[in-house]
Amino acid sequence: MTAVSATHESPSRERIEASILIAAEEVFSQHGYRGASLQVIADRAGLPKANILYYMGSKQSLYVRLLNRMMRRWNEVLEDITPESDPATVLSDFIRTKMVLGQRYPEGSKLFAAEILAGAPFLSDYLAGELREWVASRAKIIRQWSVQGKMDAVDPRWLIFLIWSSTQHYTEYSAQVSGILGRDALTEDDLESISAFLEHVILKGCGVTAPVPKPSIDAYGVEK
Amino acid sequence: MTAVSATHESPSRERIEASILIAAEEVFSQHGYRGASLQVIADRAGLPKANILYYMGSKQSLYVRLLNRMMRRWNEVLEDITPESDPATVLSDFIRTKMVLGQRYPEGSKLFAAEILAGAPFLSDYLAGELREWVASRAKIIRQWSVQGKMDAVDPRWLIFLIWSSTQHYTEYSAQVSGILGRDALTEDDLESISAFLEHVILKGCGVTAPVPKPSIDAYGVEK
DNA sequence: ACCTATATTGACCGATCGGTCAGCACCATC
DNA sequence: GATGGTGCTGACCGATCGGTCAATATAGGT
Repeated sequence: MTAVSATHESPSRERIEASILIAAEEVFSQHGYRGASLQVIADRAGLPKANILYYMGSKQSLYVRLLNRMMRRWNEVLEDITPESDPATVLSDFIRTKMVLGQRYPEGSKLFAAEILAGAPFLSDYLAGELREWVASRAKIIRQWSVQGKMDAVDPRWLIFLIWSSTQHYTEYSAQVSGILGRDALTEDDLESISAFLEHVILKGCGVTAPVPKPSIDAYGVEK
Repeated sequence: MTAVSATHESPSRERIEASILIAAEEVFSQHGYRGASLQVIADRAGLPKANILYYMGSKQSLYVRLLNRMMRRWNEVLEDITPESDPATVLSDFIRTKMVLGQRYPEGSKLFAAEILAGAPFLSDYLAGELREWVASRAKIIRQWSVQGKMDAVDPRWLIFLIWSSTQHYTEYSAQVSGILGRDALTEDDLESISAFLEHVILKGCGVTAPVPKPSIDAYGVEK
């Protein structure tokens, strides 16, 4: 290490930690917390097992770190909306942003799904706190849109869940989707086709009428 | 055992096997194949661990048996449709049947989800064979509906995935849903509200116009 | 009462689990 | 070249993993 100070992080350390996080995300997302083993993670990262614990402390702290990183990524794209916003634009952005997020962080999305499947032992506070507040605030605005006649009087909570589930499906069930389509992975054209489909059905299904300026999609960067 | 024959199954044996399957479905669905342990399953079933292996042979054969049982349940409700069928009725039935299935077999649905998350190691043949054929045949009919002007020209595969994902969400992400709603479980009213919402959005979103006779929903029995 | 077949399970197996730790390698400083 | 601090890891720990097996319990047929 350089002589500067104790708190300084050498570039080598950051690189090693990053490779551990990548390997761990793959293994945890496939097999869940209990099903993942440090030995497999270590092998995939090309490091001895003791090295994983040296950098991450414990299996649990490694797992929690991955969860927090994924929630941070999620929060980065939560743009603000107001009752004055155009529902078509907001919902369309929401759908496409979610699709892109799933494609950009497939392992992180699956990690999240496995955590929920296990009963969310590490995320129950987050779900009942931060995330519930987020849903409540958006639901309030969507409800106002309905009152203003900008869209049908649908339950905003079910609408939010619909957008979540229908977009997440293509990353978390990728094994099912590609098995049925007979392809190893979704193409860029598939993603655009799916996004357009969801946009069409959900907006039309909710009676959203306002014109929406066509956004462009980019699998490697969130549009806007 | 009775004197009848070697293939005869005593009622006691059936009862024990059923209790093992119930316990195993709970554990496998929460923690996946690798994360589940026979000891935990045995404890939950109130039996010694060796007894589980006596009845089920191995961890893998127990797991495969659960998967097959779930796929059989799924196949039971796959009704036939034709190009002459009414899209509104068929889609509405499809949505509500899927919702009821998820509520009736929540552990089985989660088991399936965990298997897919793990990359479908035991189900890849089923996905690329039987299920792919099922999707292809339905897609063909839906496409004909579009040609006949009964609905919008949407990609049938994305429509099928939409119905799957949006209905499954409420069983597989029950921990997230109940965490956000601040409730332990969904009520009967919630389920009817969600079904009606999905019916409204998906049918309207696909431009399905024909009148649909209102079906009744019953969480403990599939309607029809 | 005896025999046979099945039901049941405690004890045990080698392998693997998450985690600890002593000790070696390395390197800047004096 | 001796020193001290960090990076690193092979070897090991008790616990638990899936699975085997011998021993015992049970029940029906004769």
